Amino acid sequence: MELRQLKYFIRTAEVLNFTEAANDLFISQSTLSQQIKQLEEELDILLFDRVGKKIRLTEAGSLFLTYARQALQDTKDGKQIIEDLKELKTGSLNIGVTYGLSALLTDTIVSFSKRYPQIKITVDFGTSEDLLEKLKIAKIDFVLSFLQLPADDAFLSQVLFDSKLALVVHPSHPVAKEKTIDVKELQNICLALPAKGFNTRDFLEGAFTKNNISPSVKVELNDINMLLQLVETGNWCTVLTMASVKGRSNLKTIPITGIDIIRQASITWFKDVYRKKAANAFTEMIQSQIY
Amino acid sequence: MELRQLKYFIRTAEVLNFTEAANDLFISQSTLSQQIKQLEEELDILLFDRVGKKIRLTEAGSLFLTYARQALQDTKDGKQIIEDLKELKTGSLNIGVTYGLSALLTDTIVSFSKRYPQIKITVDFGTSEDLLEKLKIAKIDFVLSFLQLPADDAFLSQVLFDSKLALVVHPSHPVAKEKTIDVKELQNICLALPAKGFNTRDFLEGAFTKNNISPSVKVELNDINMLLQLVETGNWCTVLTMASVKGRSNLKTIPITGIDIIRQASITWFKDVYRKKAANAFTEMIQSQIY
DNA sequence: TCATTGCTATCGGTTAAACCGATTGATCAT
DNA sequence: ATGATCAATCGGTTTAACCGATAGCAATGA
Repeated sequence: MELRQLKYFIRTAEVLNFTEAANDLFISQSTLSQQIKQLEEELDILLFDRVGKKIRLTEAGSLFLTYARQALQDTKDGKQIIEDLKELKTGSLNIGVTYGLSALLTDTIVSFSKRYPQIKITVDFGTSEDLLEKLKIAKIDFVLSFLQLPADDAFLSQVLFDSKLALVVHPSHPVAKEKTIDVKELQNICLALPAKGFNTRDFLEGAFTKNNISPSVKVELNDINMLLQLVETGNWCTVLTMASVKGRSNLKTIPITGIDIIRQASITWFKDVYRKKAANAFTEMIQSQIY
Repeated sequence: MELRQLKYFIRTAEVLNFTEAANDLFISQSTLSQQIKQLEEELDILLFDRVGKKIRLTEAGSLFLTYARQALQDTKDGKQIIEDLKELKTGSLNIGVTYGLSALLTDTIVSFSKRYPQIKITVDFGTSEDLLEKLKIAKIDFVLSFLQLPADDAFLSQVLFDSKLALVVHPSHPVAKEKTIDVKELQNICLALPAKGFNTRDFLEGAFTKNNISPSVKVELNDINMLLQLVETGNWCTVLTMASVKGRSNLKTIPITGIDIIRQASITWFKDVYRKKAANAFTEMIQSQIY
C-alpha cells in the first residue's frame, strides 16, 4: 500500500469512473485499473463493485475511504507544518545566554516575539560551559556570550559587538563623580563581583594578575541582577561590561583605564547542524538592534 | 512522498542510526540513505542533523514525525476495519423483505444479532418492485420475497422453501372446524386480503380467475400485521402462505384444495456485486432455521 | 600519532514495478 | 442492430527502488 494508490483510490471513489479519474490523475486508465486491483488484492477485498459499465463503492470501500482520506490529510498536515516552520509561523527557539548578556537580550526578545508571535522562545541562563554542553546536545540553538573559542573546535563563533569593561557605581557613591578610573585604583574600592567561573570574572582576574593588583572583593555572587541590586544600595561597586548594565539608568558606568578591557560579545553555533530559520532571524534581529 | 518512505523515516527516527534502521527494514543502508534524502528534498528541509557519526532529528523532523506516524496508523486502522468486516465484527446489513415473509425473519434476526452483535441490521419492508429497485442501487443487500424472476435478469434468485397458501381464521369462526376447504367455497366467506399490488394478492387473483371465482373481499390493506389483527377479531378470514402466519398460535390455518397454491419463498441478489460476508452469513442462518 | 572501527553519502549497475498503448469484451443508448 | 463508452488485460517501455562497493569522515583505542 502506497500513498499513490490511496490518492488513486480516493479520486476514483469520488468520480466513480475509472477513465475520468485516470484523466484527473494524469495516468492512463489501464494503470489506474491495475493499481486499484493491487490495492484490492493487498486488502483481500473488493473496494468497488463493477456492475455493468458503472462502478460503485462496496461497503469495504466505503469504510476504507475514510481512513485513506485521513492518511492523506495527515501527510498534507505534515507538509504544512514544515511550511509554517519555514515561514516562522510555528516552532520554537531555545537561546542560551550568559548572565552578562541578559540585559541585551530583553529588547530583541520583545520585538522578535512581536514579529513572530507563534514561536515559542525559551531562554536558558548559565555559564559558558553549561551552555556549550547544551548546545552540543541540541538543547539550545545558539549561545550568546563573551566567550572566544578556538577556531578548530566543533563550534562556530561570530562577534556581535565590542563592549568595554567599566566600573559600575551608584550615583551616591564617592567615585561616581570621576570621569575615568585607573585599574590600580580598584584596590581601594569595595567590590562585589560575579563569582569565579563566570566568564567576566575570569577575564578580570587575568587582568588583575597581569597588573599585579589584588582588589578587595567583599561579595561574590552568581546572579547579575542581584549583583546590580547590591550596587544600587551604594555600598558596593562592581565591574561589568557596559552591555551588562544596559537599561539600568539609575547606575553609572565609569571607564577603566590602564588595561585592555575590551570584551567581544559573540554568538556561538554548533557546527554542521541545521540552523533553524527562527534562529537566523533572531540573530539578525539582535545585530540590527546593536547597530 | 510514499508510505514506504514514511516507514523508513519513522524507524530511522526511532533508532537514530541509518545502518541499524536499514537492517530493521530489510533494506540496504544506501537505499535508506537515498530514500531519506528524497523525502528531505521533497519537503525542502533537513529531517536529520548529521553531526559526526551520529544523527539526530531536527526540529522539522521532530514535528513531521508525528504526522508520519499518524498517517501510517490511519492505514493500519483502515486495514483493521476491513479485517473486522471480514470477521463480521463490524459493518451493516440491509435486508429487504416483503410483508408476507416478515414473520419468518424475526427469529433469524434475533439469533443473528446475538451471534454478531456489532453488525447493524436494517430491515426494509416493501413491495417486490420497491425492493428490487433498492437492490439495484445497493440500498439493500438482498430481498426476501415470494417473487420468481426470469433467469436472464440482472437478479439472481434462490429458493428457500415452499409454502402453501391457506385460509387463515380465528378459532371462533364457523369454518374453523373444517380440515380443508375447497377454493370454490371461498366465495361464501368474508375475506380481508392484502391490497392489490401485493405479491400474494396478485397470485391469488390469478388463481381466482382461473377457477372462475369471485370471492367477496370486504377489506383490503397493505399491512400484514393489521390484516392478521382483523382476522383475530373473528369477523374476517384471509388467505396467506403458512409462512406468513408463523408465530401466531391463536390463529388457525386451513389448507385450500382445488388449486395449485404452492408459493416459493426465495432470496434475491443483485448479480455481479460483491456479496457481503454478513449477508452470506445471514442467509445461511435463515436456511438452517428453515430445515 | 596512527591505525581501526563505525557511520553516512555517493556511484554505477540491476531489478522490480509503475506505466503506457492497444485490444478485448461487455454494457448502454440510439 | 450499431456505435459509443467503459473496465480489464496483454506486451513492451521506462522509471525508480534497490543493491554492493567504495569514498569520506568522525570517534576510539593503542
